[in-house]
Amino acid sequence: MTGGTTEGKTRPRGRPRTFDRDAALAVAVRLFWERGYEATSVGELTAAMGIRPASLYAAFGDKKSLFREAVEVYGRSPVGAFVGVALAEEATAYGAFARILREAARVYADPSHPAGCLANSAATNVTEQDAEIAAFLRDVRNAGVASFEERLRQGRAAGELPKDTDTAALASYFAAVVQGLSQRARDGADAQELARVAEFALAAWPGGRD
Amino acid sequence: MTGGTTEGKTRPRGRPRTFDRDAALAVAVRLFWERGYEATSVGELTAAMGIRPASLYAAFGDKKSLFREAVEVYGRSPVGAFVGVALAEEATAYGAFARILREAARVYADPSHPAGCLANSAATNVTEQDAEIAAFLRDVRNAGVASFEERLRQGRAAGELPKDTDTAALASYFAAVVQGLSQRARDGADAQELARVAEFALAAWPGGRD
DNA sequence: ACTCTTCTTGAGCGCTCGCTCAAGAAGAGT
DNA sequence: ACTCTTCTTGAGCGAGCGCTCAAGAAGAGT
Repeated sequence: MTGGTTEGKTRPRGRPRTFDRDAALAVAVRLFWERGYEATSVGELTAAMGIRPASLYAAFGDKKSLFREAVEVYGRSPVGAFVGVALAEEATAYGAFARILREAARVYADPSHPAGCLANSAATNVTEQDAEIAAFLRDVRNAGVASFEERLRQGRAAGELPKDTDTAALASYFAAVVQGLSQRARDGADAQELARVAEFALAAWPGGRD
Repeated sequence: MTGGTTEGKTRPRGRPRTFDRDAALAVAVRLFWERGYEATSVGELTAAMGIRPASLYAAFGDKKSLFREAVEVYGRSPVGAFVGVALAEEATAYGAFARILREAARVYADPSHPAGCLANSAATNVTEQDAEIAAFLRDVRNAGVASFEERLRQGRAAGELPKDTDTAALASYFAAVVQGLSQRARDGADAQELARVAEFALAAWPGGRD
């Protein structure tokens, strides 16, 4: 509410901003998360932020830059970061993916924010002129698949998976399940249903539960 | 190429249409499949169909009606109907879902048409004024989940699944996997990768492969 | 031949889109 | 007090959106 969080040191010269940039960005995250990039207009954004278009453009550049910042903020938030945290914190590969699926089930269906994952659903339908936005999120998703595979290869090297496990395909499988959980959440599935889906998905773990 | 396919009996009165309605509809299916509902403009549609806007509106009503017709056509095409066909034709529940996943892997990554499933990806991002279109496709998807569950309950009754199997959750699981396959295909995964994903997904079948 | 019906053509409607600009306001620096 | 810088305000730009209308064209019915 008070004071911008970007007060690194001294206040920059010129007239100070009259709105909270981070709060406005959080509003943008919400709207983009809910409807997606193109379906959220600058008019809706400025109305929800309580500012005029020129202020938005002065603070964020243009709509694409605002979206990219929104994706970054989302990725640093708990709901956007839980995958990376689980991959880093869990001792075993199975433990990591079990946690990812179970947390995805809970987080994607959490009614306190839009359903599903912003990175999965915010730029599915775009016109040609915003193809770079779609490509940006696709790269984010495919980077997630790559991080899955990296963790699975580590687990295989540690003897947690059969030596002949196709880690690339298994990573793609878990990515598909996570994206499917996001889609099901957006279609109305609740946390309980998704939690049970997660348990079915984990039953596919090669060589039985580790 | 020649002759409208809608020639039920006598030609209707008035000046005959100069373009092939079904061919134009097939073009619309392609565009909506590729980019989605709102990201495909009437201008792009008419340009690709080779007709003027007034002809499109005379033949199809409005953009929403055209989209709904396109979804119907897609649903009757092999790539849109394979799920229902597999559910009806396969003798066992496991056989049905194995076929569904394997065909989804092949069909969603088939480079001869847009990747993934139109029903999964064509109305993810819509403005408020097209909320009914998003709801329409969501209903289509959830009806698919219901048909999955119906088939699983049949299988459970036939002793193909443990008596305590949570068929609703298992149906949601397979739906999530199918939707995940669609998403992965749109992100560039090829048929070989998706086929391996399908095999991992099938390993989750309760009580082992039937 | 004439009418009736429907489609095609070309122009263009009202609206919203992302975005910008000139003028004024509010702080810091001197 | 004055300047310098930056933000806010209000108006509005050009472009594209979905869609429509009047006029003419092309067939069937009589």
